Amino acid sequence: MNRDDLAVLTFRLSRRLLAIEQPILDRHGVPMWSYAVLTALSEGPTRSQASLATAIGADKTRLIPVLDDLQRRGLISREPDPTDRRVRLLSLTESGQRIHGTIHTEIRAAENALLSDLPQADREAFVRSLIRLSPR
Amino acid sequence: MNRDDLAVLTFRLSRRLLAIEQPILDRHGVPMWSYAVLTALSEGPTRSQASLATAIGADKTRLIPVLDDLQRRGLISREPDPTDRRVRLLSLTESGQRIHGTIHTEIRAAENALLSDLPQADREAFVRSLIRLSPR
DNA sequence: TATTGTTATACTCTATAACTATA
DNA sequence: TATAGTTATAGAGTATAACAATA
Repeated sequence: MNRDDLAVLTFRLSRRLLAIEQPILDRHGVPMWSYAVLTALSEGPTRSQASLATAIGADKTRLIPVLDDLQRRGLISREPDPTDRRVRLLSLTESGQRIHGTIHTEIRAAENALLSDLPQADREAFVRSLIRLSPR
Repeated sequence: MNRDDLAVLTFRLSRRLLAIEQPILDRHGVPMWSYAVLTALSEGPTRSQASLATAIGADKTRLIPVLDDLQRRGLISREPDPTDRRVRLLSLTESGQRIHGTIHTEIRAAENALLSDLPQADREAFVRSLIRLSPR
């Protein structure tokens, strides 16, 4: 079969998904990296900003303004660890949990709409394979 | 099932594929955008640089240095259209065809190695779905 | 006047290195 | 002295706007 390279196809889909999500994020005033942080913290609190940075594949320096903004808006809690005051303990506030849940639900709905183009068997195989091919 | 967003998974795979291809491209001294141009032209000559740019999802201005380099290395032909001298006719030289073929073969081999992690049925469904979900 | 290609410039994103505070 | 976080700066990549040639 004469198809494009996998990298091209994947890159194209990646851009398409981003374009689908952007309006949702815009509507909630949450930039993509902020959403990535909310998602990471929704799985549990994090000790140290550096570990959060590597967890979401970002640089620790470019996380700072993101965390500043989330904190200013009351979406995360960010306090020095009493046992080692160099470290910041990060977690979602109630408000942060709520906004993450809302956005996440909307994004999933949009993604499912996209996937509904596929026959069910392919859809399942696609998601399963994607998970397998994209380890952290 | 509790999985990451599709956008995250796709982005992760995209980066992984890029990391796999980079050493191959480096070995041949061909940057990614140059390879994109070679690939586009391997499907046939192009009339006008602007149409080539949109075809590969690039900006026409950032194509210029790419084309300059490919031309200097004798991999593409780039001549004014005699019927409209504003337009440049672009095509691969023999040398350009050869290097594209070599790189393309190596990249496909690397991609197939990656896909071989998957059971055959999933592999086929994955590629089929990816093509369907990433229209130009 | 409109269009193709080119150049120059500005802007965004990201990474590097230096600095502060805690240990 | 070493580490977490922060700030300042520089670099790459990209897009915007002005320009030259041709129609």
